[in-house]
Amino acid sequence: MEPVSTDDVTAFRRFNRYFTRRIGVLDDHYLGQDRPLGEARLLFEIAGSGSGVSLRDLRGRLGLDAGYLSRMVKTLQAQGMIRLSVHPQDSRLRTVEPTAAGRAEVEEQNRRAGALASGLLQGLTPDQRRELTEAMATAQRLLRLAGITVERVNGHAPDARACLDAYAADLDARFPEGFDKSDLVGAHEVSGDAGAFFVAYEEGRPVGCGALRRLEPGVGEIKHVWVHPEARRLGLARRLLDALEAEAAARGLTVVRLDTHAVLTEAQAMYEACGYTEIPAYTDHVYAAHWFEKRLGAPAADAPA
Amino acid sequence: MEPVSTDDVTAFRRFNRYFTRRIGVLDDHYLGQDRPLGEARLLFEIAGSGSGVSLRDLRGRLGLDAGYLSRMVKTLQAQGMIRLSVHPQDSRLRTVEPTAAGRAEVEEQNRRAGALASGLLQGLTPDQRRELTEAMATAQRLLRLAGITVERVNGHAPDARACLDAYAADLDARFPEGFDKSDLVGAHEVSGDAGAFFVAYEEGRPVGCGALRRLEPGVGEIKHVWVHPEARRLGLARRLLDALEAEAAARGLTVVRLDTHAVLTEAQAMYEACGYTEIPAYTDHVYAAHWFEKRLGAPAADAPA
DNA sequence: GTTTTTCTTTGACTAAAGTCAAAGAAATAT
DNA sequence: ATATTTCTTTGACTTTAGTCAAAGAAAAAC
Repeated sequence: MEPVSTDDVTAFRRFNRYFTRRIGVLDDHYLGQDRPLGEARLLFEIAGSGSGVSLRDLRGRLGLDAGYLSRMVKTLQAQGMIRLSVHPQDSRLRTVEPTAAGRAEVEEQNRRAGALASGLLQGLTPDQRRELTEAMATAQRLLRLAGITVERVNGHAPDARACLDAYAADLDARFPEGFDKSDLVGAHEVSGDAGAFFVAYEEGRPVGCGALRRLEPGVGEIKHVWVHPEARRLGLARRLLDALEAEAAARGLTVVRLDTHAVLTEAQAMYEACGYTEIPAYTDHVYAAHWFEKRLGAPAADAPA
Repeated sequence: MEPVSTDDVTAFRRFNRYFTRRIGVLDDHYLGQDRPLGEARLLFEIAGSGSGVSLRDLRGRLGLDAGYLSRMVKTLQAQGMIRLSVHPQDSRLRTVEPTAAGRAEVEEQNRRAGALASGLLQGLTPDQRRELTEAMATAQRLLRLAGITVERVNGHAPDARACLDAYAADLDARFPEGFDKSDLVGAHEVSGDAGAFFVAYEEGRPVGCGALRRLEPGVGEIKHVWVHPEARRLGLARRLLDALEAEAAARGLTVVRLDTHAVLTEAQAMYEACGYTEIPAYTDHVYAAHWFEKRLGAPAADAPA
């Protein structure tokens, strides 16, 4: 929506250039050592992904040509760094896992890279290190957030159902009384005129969702706002909420409501921070302990004057 | 001195990995386009350094083999991207400069990279963009600072004299009455028993200096603390001051003094922040308007309890 | 006024990185 | 049951990246 200022772009690019030149290159250089970079990266990826990855996965992750990968795998195997086996489910696939020697080499690489980083940080006082760590965490958080897209999908879509399953499992673990999957909205309730379903994607993987459903004329209900554990604390829930509210406004709804469970205190705080106010119960939903409402259309309080 | 915590190293490396994977790779990939990466980088470097660089400079900056560089230059020239000429002063050297076509190509690359960055930042609100820009600026500042080393050099060393020359030119421009180079300390005053001279290096280039000189028994004087304009606001002056104070303490001095000019208000603020207190004039130096002193040996006030 | 050093070019390489297509084996779709 | 698709391997390449040494020309050192 808002145009990006040239200053922001310039600052971003300047950091980009500086960082890759100063740090990125160094890391890559040390990663290699006695081994072609491609092989080193491959071994690192294999050792990094627990026990057993399929060649197909590796191909996707590293974006390699099938033939090229096959050959590199062969040389790593010949050197005793990895073990190859046929995939138990699908015998077209090969599964590859690191041997003890392979793991040891990656460990050694990590040790070296750590020493390098340590040497660099040595030049800073503990306070400055803390400042650097914080700045990097902030930058990483915002870069991740910038890369996440929120898309409207059909309620029947596999990604939508996968998110809802994860959401249900999450709640089942957090609610003292558990959570029953049958309480999820049906796919038809969030499709077409009845409602909408949004999925957040990070690098192709679904990492969050949210549903909107028509409650009564002019009033919508927001349900199942969920963020993958690994994508939390990025500000993604707000993005989902924004998307749902925009959708509601586009449908001519003037009010959105929602309910939450007593244990979800962070969620309650977020709703309040986003302009929701607590209202009396509008459902007798078993899990609901708090009910919120927000009037749409009015510009947000923090809009520029 | 202080050991680096594993947490800091881990956070650093995590950011490192994330950033190079997410951003660095992208940028490199787009930089290339229809041209080998090496050539693209070379053209970028040539176009970026105003009009006319010697091959020798390029070789140093990009760390390339002479033969390899020569060949790449030849192909770029054949494509009409650059122009080669003999260096006016030294006819062993070749000077290379971009043609209009070369400049246009680099412009186009920049436009593309800018569009990429812009597209990425689009996913953030203006507030978040500002936050990201600030975090990156902080990270870059600290990374630069971490890479700068402060080394003791002989007062006669070329780097020392180069810094003092730049310092004198700097003061000459800032003092209303100008500054005369003959007021610099002599090399012998900051060598051996008489004193010490420190130079700060960033990637091999001197970017700051500071001198210590014996004033009277037990008392030292700090002089000529200077930081290159492009290395300011990093906290480097404090690092230099620390080094000078440590050297003074190691020599058994208990007090260090210094004087400053009336116009150098930031310097005065820094000295105060570093534990210096204003004292009566101890010299009748023409440029001096404020005199400071610090007692050494006592732990700093901000030391952990 | 030599000798030595510096700088570039050229030839002759090597290793790494990557591409493309054919082919065989296994799973899926029809 | 047959056709189609998916996945890996292999052979046969090409391009990039990079190294090393020899040689010629000019500058700097002695």
